[in-house]
Amino acid sequence: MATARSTRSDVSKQILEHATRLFAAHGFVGASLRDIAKAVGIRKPSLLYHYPSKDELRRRVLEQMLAHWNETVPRLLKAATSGQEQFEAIATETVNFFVADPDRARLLLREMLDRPDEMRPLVEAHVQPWTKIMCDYITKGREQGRVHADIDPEIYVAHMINLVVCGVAMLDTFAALTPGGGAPDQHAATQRHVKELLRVARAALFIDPALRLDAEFESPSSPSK
Amino acid sequence: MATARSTRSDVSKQILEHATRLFAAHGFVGASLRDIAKAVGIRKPSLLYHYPSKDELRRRVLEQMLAHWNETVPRLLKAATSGQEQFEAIATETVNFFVADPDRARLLLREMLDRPDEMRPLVEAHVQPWTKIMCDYITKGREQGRVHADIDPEIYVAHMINLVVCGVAMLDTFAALTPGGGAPDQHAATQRHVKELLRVARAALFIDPALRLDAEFESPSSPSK
DNA sequence: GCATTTGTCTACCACTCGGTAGACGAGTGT
DNA sequence: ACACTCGTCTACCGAGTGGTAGACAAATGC
Repeated sequence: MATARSTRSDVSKQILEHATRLFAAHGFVGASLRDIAKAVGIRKPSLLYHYPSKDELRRRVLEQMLAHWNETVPRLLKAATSGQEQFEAIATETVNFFVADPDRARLLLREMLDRPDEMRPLVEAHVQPWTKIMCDYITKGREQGRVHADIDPEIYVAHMINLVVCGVAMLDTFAALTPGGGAPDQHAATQRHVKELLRVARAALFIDPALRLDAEFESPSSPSK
Repeated sequence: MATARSTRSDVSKQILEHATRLFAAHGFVGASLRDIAKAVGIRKPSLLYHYPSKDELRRRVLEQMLAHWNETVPRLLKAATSGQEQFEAIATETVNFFVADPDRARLLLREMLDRPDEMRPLVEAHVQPWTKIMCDYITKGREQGRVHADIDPEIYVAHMINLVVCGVAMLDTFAALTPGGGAPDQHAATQRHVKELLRVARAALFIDPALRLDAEFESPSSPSK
C-alpha cells in the first residue's frame, strides 16, 4: 500500500526532474524521450508508462513548477504586513524562486517563445494575485508622488518580471563573461548579477532618492566601498 | 553576369528571410527545411542547393542579422558627438533595431539558450565596441556622482541589453495582455512597452532626477496627460 | 546550333522521432 | 499455490528528419 522503497512515485519524480532539466537546456522538441529516459536510467517505454505522452510530460513539468511557485510565494508573503513589505517580499522572493533553480526561468522562457498563446493565460492566472498587489502599491505611490508619474504599473510589472526571468535564464552566461569584478569565482559573479536585478527593479520606480521606499540603497555587504 | 531578374540571389534572400522568421518562431530544431522551403515556394533540395546544410543556413541567418546590426548602429552613432549623445544613440538605436524586426530578438534569445558557448563570443565581439562606449560613459558619470555608486557598468549594460532583447522578444505577448491603457490597438500598446524599456534603462542609472542626463523624461507625444 | 551551366524537381536514403504490442519477472493478495 | 497487478523490457511501427542522386528544362556562352 505504501510506496515501495524505490518504485513508482520515486521514478516518476526522477523523470520529472530530468525532463525539466533537459527541456530547459534543449527545448521541448530538442529533448527526446529517449534522452530523458536515459538520464533517468530506464528505457523509453517505461517512461511512457509513467507519463502517457510527451506532451503530457511537458504539462506535468510546467504544473509542478507552478505548484512550487504557488506554495513558496504565499508563505513568504504572509510575514509581510505593510504594502512596502509585501512589494519587497514579492520582488525578492520572485528572484529567489528562479535563482534557486535557473532551469525554471529557462523553461518558462522557452515555453513563452514556443507556445505564447497557451502560456499567456496560464502564467497570467498564476501571477495575477501578486502583480495586483504590486500594481496597487505602485499606484498608491504614484498618487503620493513617490513614484514616477510616467510609470504604468502593469507595464512596469510585466517588464520587471521579464527582466528577472530572462536575467536569471542568462545568469550562467552573464556570470561567465564578467571579467571586471575581481571576483573570480562563478558564485560571486552570480550574486552580483542577482543584486543588479533587484537594484534595477527598485531604481526604475522612484523619482527622487529621498523618497525611495527603502531608506537607503542596499549597500554592499562590506560598507567600506 | 548580372543577377537575372528573379534567380539566385533573389531566392537565396527569400530563403534567408523565411528561415529567420521560422527559426525565430519555432526554434532551430522546430523549423524543418521542408517548412522553410514550402514558405519560399520551392522544394527542399532546391533550398539545399542554395545553402548546403541546415546548420550552414543557421549560420548565414545569424551572420545576416549581425551584419545588419553592424551597418545600422555605426551610422547612427556618427551623428553623436558628446558622450551623452553617444549613450542615448546606442540605447535608442539598439531598441529600434530589435523593434524594427522582433524576430531578431527572438532568434538571438533562442540561440543564446540553445548554443550559449557558441553565441557568447559571437555576440561579445559584435557588441563590444558599443558596450565599451556605454561603460566608459557610465564610469565617468559615476566618478562625477551623477550615476549611482553601486552600479557596475558592465553588469548594468549586460542586463540592459538583456532587458531590451527579451522585452522586444516578448513584445507581442505583452501588448496582447495590457488591458488598462485604454489604447485598444496593438500598435499603441507596443509603443508604450518600447517606451518603458527605454525609461527603465535610463531610470536604472541615475541617483537624482535633477542630475539626469536628459533634461526631462520624454513626455508622452501629447503633452496633455 | 550546340555544349554547358544553373536551378529545380522527383525519388530515395538512413536515421530519429513519439508511441504501441506484448513478453517477462518480481511482488502481492487470497 | 495460484492469479493478478505492476513496472520494465525488446521489438516494432509509421511519420518526419536532414541530406543525396540524378533526371530535366531553361538559360547562357561560344
